[in-house]
Amino acid sequence: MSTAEADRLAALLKALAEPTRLRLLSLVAAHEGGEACVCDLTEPVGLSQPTVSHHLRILVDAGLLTRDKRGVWAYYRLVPERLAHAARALDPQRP
Amino acid sequence: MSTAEADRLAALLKALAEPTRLRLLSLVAAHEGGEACVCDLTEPVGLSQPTVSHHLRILVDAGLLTRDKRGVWAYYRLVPERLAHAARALDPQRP
DNA sequence: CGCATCCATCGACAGTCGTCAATCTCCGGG
DNA sequence: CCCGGAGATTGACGACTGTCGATGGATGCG
Repeated sequence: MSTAEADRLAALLKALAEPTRLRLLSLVAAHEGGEACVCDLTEPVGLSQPTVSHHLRILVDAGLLTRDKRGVWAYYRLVPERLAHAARALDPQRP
Repeated sequence: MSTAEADRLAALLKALAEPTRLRLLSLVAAHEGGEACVCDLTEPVGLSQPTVSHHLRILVDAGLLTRDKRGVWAYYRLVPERLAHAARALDPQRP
């Protein structure tokens, strides 16, 4: 594996290597309609709104979530292909 | 996903979310006989011996490498099932 | 036994990260 | 047009992390 490959994969995994962010991904995916806004997420994870926004931003920047602002609310949605990409990068044996 | 699950998976991913450690895993796996000692790894990654030992320890603690001390040398070997486990945890859809 | 070699550990230091309170921005309703 | 609420941004602070030089064990060789 080249250093460039390692850098890119590590950046993606770093976004995933945090318990709160894993829970946020799980919560968004499980939420009604497959999307959730910040106000749906602060209470389940038990953290302040700025902290949740911070984690969501990191997940969006990593391509793991999309952000769709409709009116006052921002709806987040999972990008399953991005997760599958990370999984394949870790274990290329599996199709 | 429960907080306990998130904690455990995050701990595993944290060991993987570092470019040097990804390269070390790749180097060990690609090395002759599927195993490598520290002196085989310091030069390719361009870091000091203590730093390489530090990263290897983290990978062993995460269950991604095994350490086998034979005489003066310590031989490290990949644990493919552990990588596969991480990949499946990220994308449970795959078999 | 004495010494060189391989590796782990320690101490220190700079940089990054997770968190919160405070503030700012933007939108919809009266 | 103003106000209230959703969410993003900022600043600050403690905790953790990657790195190195120096040191400490253990093992094999002469």
